[in-house]
Amino acid sequence: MSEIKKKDERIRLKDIAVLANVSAGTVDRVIHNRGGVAPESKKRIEEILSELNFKPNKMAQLLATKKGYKLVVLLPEAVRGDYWWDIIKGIKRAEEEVADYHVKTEILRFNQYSMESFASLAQRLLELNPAGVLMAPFFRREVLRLTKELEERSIPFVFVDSNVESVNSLAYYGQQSHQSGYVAAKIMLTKLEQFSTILLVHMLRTGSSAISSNQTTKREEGFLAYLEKYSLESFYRIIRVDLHAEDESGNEEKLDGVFNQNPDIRGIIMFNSRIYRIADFLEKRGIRNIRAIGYDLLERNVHYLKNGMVECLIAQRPQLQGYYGLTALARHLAFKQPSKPICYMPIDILFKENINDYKVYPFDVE
Amino acid sequence: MSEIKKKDERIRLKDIAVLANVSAGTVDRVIHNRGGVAPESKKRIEEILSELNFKPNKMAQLLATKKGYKLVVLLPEAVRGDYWWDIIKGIKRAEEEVADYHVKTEILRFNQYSMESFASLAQRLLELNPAGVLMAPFFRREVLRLTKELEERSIPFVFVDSNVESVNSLAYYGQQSHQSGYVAAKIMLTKLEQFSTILLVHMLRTGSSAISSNQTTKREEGFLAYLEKYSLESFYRIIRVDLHAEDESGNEEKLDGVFNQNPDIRGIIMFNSRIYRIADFLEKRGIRNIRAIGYDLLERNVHYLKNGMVECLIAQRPQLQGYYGLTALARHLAFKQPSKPICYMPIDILFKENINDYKVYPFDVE
DNA sequence: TATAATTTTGTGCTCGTACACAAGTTGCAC
DNA sequence: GTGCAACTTGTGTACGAGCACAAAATTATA
Repeated sequence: MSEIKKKDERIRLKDIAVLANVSAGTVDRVIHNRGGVAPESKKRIEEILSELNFKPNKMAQLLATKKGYKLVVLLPEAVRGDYWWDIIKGIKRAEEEVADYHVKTEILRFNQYSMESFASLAQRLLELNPAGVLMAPFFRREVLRLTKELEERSIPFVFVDSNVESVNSLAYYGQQSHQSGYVAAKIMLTKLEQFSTILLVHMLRTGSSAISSNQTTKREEGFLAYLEKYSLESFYRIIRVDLHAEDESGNEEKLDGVFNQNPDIRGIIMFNSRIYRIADFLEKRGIRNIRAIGYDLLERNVHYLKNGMVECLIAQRPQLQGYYGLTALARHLAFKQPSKPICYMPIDILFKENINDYKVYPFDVE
Repeated sequence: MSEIKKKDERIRLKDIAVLANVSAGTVDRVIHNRGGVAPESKKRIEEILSELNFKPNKMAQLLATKKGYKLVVLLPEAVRGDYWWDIIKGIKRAEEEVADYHVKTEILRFNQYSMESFASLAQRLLELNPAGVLMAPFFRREVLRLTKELEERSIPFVFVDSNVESVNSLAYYGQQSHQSGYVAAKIMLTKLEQFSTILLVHMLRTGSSAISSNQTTKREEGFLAYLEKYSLESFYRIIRVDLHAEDESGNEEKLDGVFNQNPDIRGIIMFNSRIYRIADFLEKRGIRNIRAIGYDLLERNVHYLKNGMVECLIAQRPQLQGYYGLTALARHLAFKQPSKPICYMPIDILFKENINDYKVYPFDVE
């Protein structure tokens, strides 16, 4: 004679078992997708589970569970305040939360401009024989090689930042690059006097020009798509300039040249996170009648947003990518819980006026 | 023959017991200062305890302990899709998470236009003798009376939505109303042709005109502050109209009148969440050359944002207010963890172009 | 139809702590 | 020496879920 839960007590696994006319063991098997349950039992139990919105008692879970998982994260090297730094921030946060589930994390950082670096860390990763992998997929060929091996070993993996669709990842958490370019265009153009010139700034790396990032390309496409959509191409003149990441003085010269030849530039946009470089330049030259738009809340970008040199920054919550990427893995491993395969981040629009208390919860509080 | 902990395993109460040559029960008595232990045993145990720096396993503690906390939430009545609804969504989410800590929640909903309603529920709240309180402080006098009593009983309380600074609350999670009005103005004015008219729409309740909400007042102040800051007062004509929440046809008449007398209206803003009412009207009349800006992501507002009748919506993550408010209380009670006393929500700017994957994590995913 | 193979389900112990209750010890009065 | 109270200590079960293993039910095979 087992009693079902008393009034307003929390539902336990045992209660589910009683209601479904099975034992606790069976319910547990269903919850963890551990197999060996008759289809009809499974269905019945699942119905009750979802109907009662059963949430296992975390304390009991943690106390009872013994096995641990080692996850490995493969990301570009990060420096304080940049985009990857924020992703790692999210990962750290997730780490704290899943530490209770005996999940441990190791982060490998590669040089994002060196394929060799990526490849050798991929090798190292495999040697660590992780239970799951979180990675930013750079260098397509290497990524394919790595994921092939992971699939063979049945090691689940998650992508952040950008996606590789042809591969069977557990999940992808990332940006909507095209759409964010579209948003940037909207902001740029509602602001701009007609028949002026807009400068698109590209930033190349010597020796790796091939890898003009997927993200930035898509953002630019989105930007242009907006112009086309609203048939604005004839009202604005779009020009481009290619800068080189390593060549500061060369860049200045180039920009000087561009500005001399195009005195009617009123808007500047960069599709990567380096708009602060442009702001540096503008500030140096004392140019203040130009609206600059950029991406990502690097500290230096935020600085220029606050002081007005940059008009608008667009951000896509990198912290969440790391956070949700890691928790997705942990949930998959520890609880066999499914994840949404693709999850896009919101596109945040930041002006001087709303940057101040901008925080990405729960990463920037407490 | 009991074995003491294996290598690098965490020390358990039981290990202490073995080392002190007593049973677990006795150690437990010492730890909880529950008395009935021989002085020398006590001393010996305490020494071992501090020497090994014993920390009881939180999980096991929470699992074993029976005592729980009852929290009471005092909020205005909410209807699906409105602002308070989202706050409650966050509270529900937090509720699930803290249920493991034996924290229970009861929500009391008052009529936000009736002081009597607030007062009587405040009374009811006190009768429930909660361990902590989360509330939206309406009706200053009543709030002060309530919080005074709570302070006397040492019951911690948290404010959401708006703050009452003169009172010693555990924390406040809420909006930056003034600043969000400022942001609204920025968006309105960068968009607008000069020397046109901007219509500020107020929505009154019959019988409660006195309580024009604190939030909306501050938003309007922020809006006007922006104009002043950039000396734009002379470039735009600001007019106002007062509508009545209950009088739909009367409102239409009024609006018709306003539009007839002011054919140069190019911008409309409402400082509460009812901009959809204006959008209803504009759509009905087929007026499409006006930029409307409003607050909060009510379903109906989002609808009009997507179809272009509303240009921009400003949101302040009400879910987070509820979520963090409740977890702050729970953490304070169950773990004695401190909270930041004041925590402002980010001001989110939503256009048609970035509304689509806008989600407030972790409320809208999984 | 009996028996083996397989699928499905139930049982019981575990995790580390709390706490009620039982049991043991001591001292003192008679 | 017995009885009894006060003090001290030990024991057992509960908490809720995980998981290995036992047991039962079903299906396949001879």
